Amino acid sequence: MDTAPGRKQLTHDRIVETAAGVLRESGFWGVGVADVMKRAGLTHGGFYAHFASRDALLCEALEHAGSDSAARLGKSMAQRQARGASPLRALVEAYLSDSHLGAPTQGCPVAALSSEIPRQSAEVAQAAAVRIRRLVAAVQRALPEDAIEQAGVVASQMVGALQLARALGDNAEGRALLAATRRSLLAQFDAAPAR
Amino acid sequence: MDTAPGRKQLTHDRIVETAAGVLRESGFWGVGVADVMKRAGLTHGGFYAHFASRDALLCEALEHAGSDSAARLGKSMAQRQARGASPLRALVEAYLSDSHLGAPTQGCPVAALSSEIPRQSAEVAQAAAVRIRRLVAAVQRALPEDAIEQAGVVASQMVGALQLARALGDNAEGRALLAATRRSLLAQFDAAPAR
DNA sequence: TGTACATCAGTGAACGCGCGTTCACTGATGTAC
DNA sequence: TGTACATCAGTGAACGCGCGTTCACTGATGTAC
Repeated sequence: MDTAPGRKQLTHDRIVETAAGVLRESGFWGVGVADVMKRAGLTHGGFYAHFASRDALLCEALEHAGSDSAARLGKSMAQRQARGASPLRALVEAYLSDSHLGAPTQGCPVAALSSEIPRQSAEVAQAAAVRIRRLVAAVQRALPEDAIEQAGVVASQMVGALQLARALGDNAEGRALLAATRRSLLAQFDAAPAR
Repeated sequence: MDTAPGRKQLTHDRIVETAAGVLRESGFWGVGVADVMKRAGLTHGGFYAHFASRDALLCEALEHAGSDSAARLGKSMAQRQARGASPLRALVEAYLSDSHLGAPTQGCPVAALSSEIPRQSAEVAQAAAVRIRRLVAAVQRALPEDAIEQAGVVASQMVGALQLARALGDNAEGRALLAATRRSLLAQFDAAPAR
């Protein structure tokens, strides 16, 4: 037990990773069994040897997308903190960055998907709710102690701004909304508004 | 010219109204030509006598949903202002109300759809961008004069909160997020925090 | 070390179904005389 | 006022297509002796 992953597990992981990208790029309805298998270099027939159903794939893809995005965000935050930014500033500047705006495929699945969540099966909606709670927890860790009860509000502000910016297009209009949101959050919650 | 609507126009309006409800309930992918026609009491064959394509219907449905929602919001705000609420308080309490949380079909299409917008055709995405700008304009009208440049930020805060609350479910968790967001927005922008 | 065989990951054809769109048509409405 | 005809909103069958899912199979891997 607990040994190196076998060939099947490696294939499984590759399918999930592929699906996690397609999911954020194209939404829940954009994830097709045949399409994902093809992108993973397989034929669609083998799918049900790996997953009980398409919904089961969506759940695993959500988890993978969430931890992938959290890892990238953490890296980006660490770099900013190393340059002297507060945890909150690091979070706000990383999450509401122009590069996150332009790269939904590698970004936060909550921002990429949230308006579709209530329309998914209970199974998938629950997996998505877990990702939302994780995002709120990450915000909580970055907020000053006297503001941690505002984590849900700050998370929804960031998600809403990124979504509307994407809906308006990856252009000046969208980027201006992100910039204004960064300023607003830092003015509200950043202890030391440097620069 | 400019006379009472004929029979065809009435049918057209009925299809659009039906689609506007289905759109907010089930998302862009949930709007099926045959399904909408059936709900409107027609057969699907007649569809293309009314619309050039499914996308054309989506555009008209977005417009209708937007003005329908704006009218309801305006009514709800007027009632609250009549009871002494400031314009901003009226907006925040109406938009982030539990009844808006539970009734997406009659609510704001931006909140119901925003994460799906970047995946729509250019035609549909543009119609959606118009609805977003209208929402921002409505927020602008409700904000104190010294804060109108924050309208986009406030709009995305409201949209994000409503969406995450819906994604978490129409339960205590979701309602708590709405309540916290109302408090935060009023604390930030309401000149006279009454009650 | 070499052969025989069981395991099992992945293949590809097939299923029933619903989609957006087209089109020849019906039957009611309304105008012409 | 009454008949003949043109207009046109809506019908319903049909199209090609892609979906999620199933299943009999192939062929490579790895164990038994």
